[in-house]
Formats: sequence, structure tokens, C-alpha cells
Amino acid sequence: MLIGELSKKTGLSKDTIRFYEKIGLITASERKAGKRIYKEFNQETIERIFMINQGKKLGFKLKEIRLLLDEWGNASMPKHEQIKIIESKLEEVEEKMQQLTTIKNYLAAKLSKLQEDVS
Amino acid sequence: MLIGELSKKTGLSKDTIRFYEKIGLITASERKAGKRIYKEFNQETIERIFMINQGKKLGFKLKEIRLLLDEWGNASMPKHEQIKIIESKLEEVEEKMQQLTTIKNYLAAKLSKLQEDVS
DNA sequence: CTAAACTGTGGACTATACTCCATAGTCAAG
DNA sequence: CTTGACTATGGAGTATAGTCCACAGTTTAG
Repeated sequence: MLIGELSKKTGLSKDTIRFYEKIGLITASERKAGKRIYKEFNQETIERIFMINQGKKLGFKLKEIRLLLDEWGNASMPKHEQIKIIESKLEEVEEKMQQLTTIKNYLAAKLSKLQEDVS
Repeated sequence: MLIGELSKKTGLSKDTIRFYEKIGLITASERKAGKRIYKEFNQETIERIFMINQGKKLGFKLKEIRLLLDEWGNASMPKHEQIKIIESKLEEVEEKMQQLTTIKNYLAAKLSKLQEDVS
């Protein structure tokens, strides 16, 4: 698919998609169009962009997300290296969840106190 | 305490502290020092900076963090307003946790597959 | 065939969150 | 009483993550 279609399907602007391609976060093949070249995106890119958005919402930087996504699918890296990286990412994720739990409890306590006051 | 002490206690650079004060994320009282004025920070600011860092790690913007922190302590706002805000923040937090769970499962699956391959 | 809707490139511009620097006043130890 | 470590201010510079725009070639519907 061309950029417009990808844009509609993912909700990203064309500029953002071009930016992501420029920094190597997503890839595209090329299709000749006269003197010019149009970029062809595939289905997996939609999936990838979905994961990028997840990562972004959680405060990962684009570089970190690229690393993460590339490591996951990188068969050339020795398996024990991959295991190490994924283990450390898991720890990171668990830490984030811990922090969220703290905040959640804080908010929930505040909320129930307020609700008591009101009723 | 003055900025140097706060800096050491929180790990933030003096510049960052000044920046946070400038945008109203933290506050300071003022102490005369000849023709100049030195900023005095208190103990609660350390606690506040700790919370700011938590928020940052989770991908909240400084403006969002400021809103969050100010809403929590804002007694002048009607209680039902406070309840609404906290409820929506709670939903946000729960959504983030959901996303983290997805990522965690993904990573864990990848990991166990890799570990099987190796053993 | 041509106009509308698409495509790409390059570059300027924006917001966020700092970081660095020069300049200058303040304070405390020796 | 001076020197070194502190303080503040203003402004420039950096990295990240886009956004906007002008210009120009391409495709497609009427």
C-alpha cells in the first residue's frame, strides 16, 4: 500500500510516517513511478506501528522502541544475547507496572476519601 | 535548603531544578542575600520531585504531571470535580497497565521460546 | 486531456525538556 | 580580606518528535 492508505489505517500523518521511515523505525520497498519513486508499505508495518504506539504511550523513546522491535526479530544475534536483552526489558516493564500500581493505589485512596466526604 | 542541597538530594541538576521552578512544577520561597535573592526549597519538594520522576518514567508530560499533582492537593476545587479528574486518571493508569501486561506477555512468550531453543 | 488528489523532497518551524555558558553577586574558610 | 564555592539571570544550544509548506512529478476520474 502507499503512504495515504497506511496513514488512514494507522491514524498517523503522512509526515509522521515519512519521519519514521527516515529514522529507520519502519521500512518500505520502492515502486517506480516515472522519474520518481513511491514507497510501498506492507501489512506488517501496520502491526509494527501499533506496537510503536503502545511503546510511546508507555514513555519509551522512538530509539528504544526501534531497538526493542529489532531485537525481538533479530535472528542473527546469539540466542543467549537475545535472552539477556528480553530479560532486562521484562524487568523494566515490571518496574513500570510497580510504579503504576503505586500511583493507582494513591489515586484510589484519594478517590475513596473524596467519595466518603461527598456522601 | 538551597538549590545545591536539593540537587544533591534529588539527583536533578541545578539547571533542571531552576527550569522546573520556572515552569511552576515546583515552588520555592525567597531569601534575601544582599542585592540578590536566593531560593529556599523545602522537604516536600523532594517528595514532589520523586513523584515527578515516577510520572516521567511512565511517559507523562511535565504539564500533565503538574496538573495531576496540583489536582490532588487542590482543596478549592469542588469535590465532585476532583472525583471526576481522579477517576479519569485512574482509567488512564489502568489502560497503561493493560498495555504493559500485553507487552509483558509478549516478552515472556518470546523468552520462554528462546529458552526452550537453547536448552 | 485536464483537474483533483495523490506522491516525494528539502527545509523551516514547533513544542518539550532540558543543558551549557557568560556574567555577576554572596558567603564562608583560612 | 581574598579566594573558592556557592548563588541567580539571561540567552544560546541540544535532542526528540514531530508539523507545515512550497515545489514538482504521478495517477486517476470525468
